[in-house]
Amino acid sequence: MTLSREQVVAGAYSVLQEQGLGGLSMRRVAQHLGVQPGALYYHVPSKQELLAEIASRILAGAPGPTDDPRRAARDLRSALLGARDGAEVVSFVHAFRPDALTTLATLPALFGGLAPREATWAARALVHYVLGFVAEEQNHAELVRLGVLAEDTSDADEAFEFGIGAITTGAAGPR
Amino acid sequence: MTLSREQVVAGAYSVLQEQGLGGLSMRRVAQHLGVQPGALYYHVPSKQELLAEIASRILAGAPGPTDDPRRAARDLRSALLGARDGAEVVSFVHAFRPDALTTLATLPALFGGLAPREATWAARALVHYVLGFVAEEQNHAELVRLGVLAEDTSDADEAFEFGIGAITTGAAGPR
DNA sequence: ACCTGAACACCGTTCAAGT
DNA sequence: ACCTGAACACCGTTCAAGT
Repeated sequence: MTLSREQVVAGAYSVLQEQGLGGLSMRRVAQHLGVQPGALYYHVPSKQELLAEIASRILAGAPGPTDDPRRAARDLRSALLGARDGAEVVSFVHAFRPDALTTLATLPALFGGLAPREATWAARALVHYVLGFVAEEQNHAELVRLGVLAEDTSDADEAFEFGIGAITTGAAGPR
Repeated sequence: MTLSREQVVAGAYSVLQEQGLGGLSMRRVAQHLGVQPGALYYHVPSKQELLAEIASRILAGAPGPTDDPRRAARDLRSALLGARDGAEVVSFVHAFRPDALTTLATLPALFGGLAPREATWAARALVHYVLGFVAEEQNHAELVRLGVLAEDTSDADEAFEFGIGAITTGAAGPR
């Protein structure tokens, strides 16, 4: 029953759920797996690579098959909300290794009415918005959980919808 | 010539320019000032607080006086580009202490044609876009600087303009 | 009041040595 | 091949003791 890469990733994922991104250290993953920290490096080259693996799992299957950018944005949001600090993890990986997030590369194709470079700009705007929105959303939820912020019945869904509506129609229409 | 809060912030700012956010540690700031790490805590309560101070300096005077959301977005971008890793620093502070960035709180007023809550949604979309866009822009520049990415003559200005155009007109018009 | 010295409780990563 | 033990070079923060 020797360790595998799968188990390391799974262990890291569950530490993420329990402790959040701030509590996700290689040493804690090792502890969670009952192994010494050095052992992880036999299966994974670095913490960054491990996070990239986790990020692509968070986004696995999102967006689903669709040709509607709004639906794609909603899929992305649900996927991010599915993991603790999901948006923060994906943003981090998106920053230093954008190519690891293959699922995001498909977005420009959804802006069929636009010239190619405009379609990539529209997709980037949408991704920045979704990542920023959900990061703020999850961060806020965390602060509420810690009691440092009051529970506010924010219209998160409505606010999110407003933003993707603005970006998608604004990108398509005249500016 | 005893140390002051100003000097600590200034020291941190210049470490930021020289080393980037990843190299900005309390110990390095202390070293830069020729002092022991513990001395900093007499003038600043924590690293987070220090970063908040830096972030508000990065945004100082941005956006300038204007009633055009597009112009405000451009001002924000220039201000962020004015400091190494500026977008990353401001994003970080925006996440855990949004109230420290008073300048961003004025943005909803620029969407005069909208109902109040829609104006705040529009402002949030714009901020997420600007922060995400510039963070990617600066990160990319950094990777080029390190030689890990090829120098690409990207139409950054044009791409940025496309995004703010989409968001502002999309927010104003029918969705 | 302000700073030093030294510690506490952590990090990511490497690598000889064991099995 | 896979893991341990132990180290290296770091962190942020605290706090007695000095001046």
